[in-house]
Amino acid sequence: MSSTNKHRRVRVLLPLSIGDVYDYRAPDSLNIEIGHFVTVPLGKREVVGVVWEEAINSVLAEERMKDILSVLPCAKLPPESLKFIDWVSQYTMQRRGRVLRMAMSVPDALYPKAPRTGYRFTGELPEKITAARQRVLDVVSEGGAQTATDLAAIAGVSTSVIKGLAVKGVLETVNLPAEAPLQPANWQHAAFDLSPDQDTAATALTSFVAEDSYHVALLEGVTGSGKTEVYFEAIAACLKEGRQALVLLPEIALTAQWLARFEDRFGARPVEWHSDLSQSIRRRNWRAVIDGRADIVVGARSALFLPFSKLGLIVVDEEHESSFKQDEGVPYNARDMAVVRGKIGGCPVVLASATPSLESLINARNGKYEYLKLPSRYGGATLPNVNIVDLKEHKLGSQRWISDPLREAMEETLSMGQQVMLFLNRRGYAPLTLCDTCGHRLQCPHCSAWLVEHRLMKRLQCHHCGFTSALPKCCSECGAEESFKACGPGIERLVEEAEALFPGRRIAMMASDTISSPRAAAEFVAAMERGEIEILIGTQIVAKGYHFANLTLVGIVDADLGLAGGDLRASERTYQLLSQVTGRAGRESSSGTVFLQSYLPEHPVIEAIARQEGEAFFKLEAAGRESAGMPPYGRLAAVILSGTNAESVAGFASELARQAPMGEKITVLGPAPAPLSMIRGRHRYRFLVKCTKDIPIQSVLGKWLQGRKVPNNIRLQIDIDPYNFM
DNA sequence: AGCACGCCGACT
DNA sequence: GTCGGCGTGCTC
Repeated sequence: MSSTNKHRRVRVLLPLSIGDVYDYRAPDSLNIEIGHFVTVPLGKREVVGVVWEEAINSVLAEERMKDILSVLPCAKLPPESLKFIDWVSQYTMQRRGRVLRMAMSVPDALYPKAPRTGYRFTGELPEKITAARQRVLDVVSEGGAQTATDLAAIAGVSTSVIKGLAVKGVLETVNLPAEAPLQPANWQHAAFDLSPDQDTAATALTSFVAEDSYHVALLEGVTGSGKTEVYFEAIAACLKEGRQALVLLPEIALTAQWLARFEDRFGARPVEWHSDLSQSIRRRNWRAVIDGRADIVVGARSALFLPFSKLGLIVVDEEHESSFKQDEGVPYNARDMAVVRGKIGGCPVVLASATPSLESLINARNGKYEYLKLPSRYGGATLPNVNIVDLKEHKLGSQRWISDPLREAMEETLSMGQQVMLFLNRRGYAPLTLCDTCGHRLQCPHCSAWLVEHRLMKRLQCHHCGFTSALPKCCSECGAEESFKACGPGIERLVEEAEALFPGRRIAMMASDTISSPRAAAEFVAAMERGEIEILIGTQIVAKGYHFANLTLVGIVDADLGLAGGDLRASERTYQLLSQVTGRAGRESSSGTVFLQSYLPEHPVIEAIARQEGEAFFKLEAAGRESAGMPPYGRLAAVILSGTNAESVAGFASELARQAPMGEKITVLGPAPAPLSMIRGRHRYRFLVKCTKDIPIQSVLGKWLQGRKVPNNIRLQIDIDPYNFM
């Protein structure tokens, strides 16, 4: 600090995609501290930011400096959060403001809560009862007071109906408590009985929690081995210590089944964090986290950026799931960043999976992570028998996708009153539609991808940009009418085939786009449990985490589907997915059977699934990655250029290529048009940068791209540790 | 990110 | 004449 009597200056980070921190004067009257949420003038606007650090050696001229306007009435962003944001920003090479934005996703939460008025039934009935009024009465007659917005949403009416009823004296206004109280979880509520294996693993985890220091443990256990119960004990230990616990789940795995199990153990619901929370719940939960009132948070990857002040444990369940990698906005991998967050917070991290990622397995085996393995199925159920159907031998009929052996097995299973699941990881009716007269293929106008026919919705759909259109009557190229022909199977088409083969059987279809909400998913699961579905046909959504006691046969319609394409993790992902699907068969007492249809029965992935022996596959995959210098043995980053003008993107790409870094330890592949060379009307070129583990890839990219002017009609995106190679 | 400034085309 | 399209540049 200089000796002259200057005002204190601090650096404020704004949740905007601008350069970096800005210096502001901190008036003495405001008692400003690092981490405070403050309002500052920015140009003609007033924006909210976070006091990031003291502005030592501030060089900005006094007359350009502005004063911080106010400190918001909210707890400070904890120092761990500041460190974490800095780290993520550096690692992902994204501006700090953009990373901060992820931690400030509920701007309203920073302001005092506006007093809420609730509406309550007075007992008096209105003179006229309309249908809308009746729905409101149904809701209010059994519930307590609620806000007009909530009430209107539940009753399916507009708020004017509520206000109208209030004027007529049917509803009265009351003051609602400022914040709906959270139910605290109770670590002693109802501990599960653990098997000796579970108990050993749980003891290891609870001791890490008690030590309150950074550790990473890989908790591996086949489907049904009881991983969840094991990490619940670690959460219980964390609660006992008075610290906060965070469980990250892939969005799709946060099911009613999971929540019910949680409630059984802890006697309360956890604080949830995911994309379809209402604004008010979001606000409440964010506030509960920063105030330290939220003890256990369960959420999707974005929950990692919540402002925990006393985090004592992070669990990443289904850690192998590639959906932990965010591709848009700030590209980050929540599983990897969870480990970083654990290190910064000095707390243990548990990575759980039935089929761990290669990265985690290698870290566990070389001792970097603690390796906890649950060997057997819980409750004595046996692993299913896996039969490979070699499709070169058992030829499929034309426009048929269910082979004879699979059909026979289905008949047998159904006749015994048991359930069947067919798995095909392809939504819609058919992946490709073409004109039978001229061969023209229906393509998305904005992407280099085929349009997928969704017969149920009577629409064509692009699975990359969401474009949809009606099915054209005639071919746009040759004009032929009624000439379109579907090529290949999607689950809708498989349903058609199953209906033809098994008339009268109750068949249901489940895909991410046919399940509108968690509630719809729960109803589906209940119908399955009640035996109202005999044949369940689904995409990967059915592979995850559901337990169906009477499901004894699983048919994998196209096991080779994920193996095509040059994706680094294609084999690994296919192994994990097929292994999960296989695990759906024969849970509890009866043993299950799997039929796996493949044209590549000798492929290592297919063999590993058939023998239920991952070890050989793991070794082969690891050796392949190592010799290619690929992750986790090397580092990888993608540089993606995109723009609406194809030539200018290509031109800039080749200009960049001329100055690409070179060296023994660095390889730059590209530029190549991305496999999906056009998405949403933008043409894309990709570079792939690979380097050895000992050099930080960020510095390689920095030297290459720093200070280089990107033409303003071109966007340059950096993706460190890419998972998506499209 | 958002907002102003600025320079071109088609409306009252 | 002006309204409004969105390229460009700046914010402590």
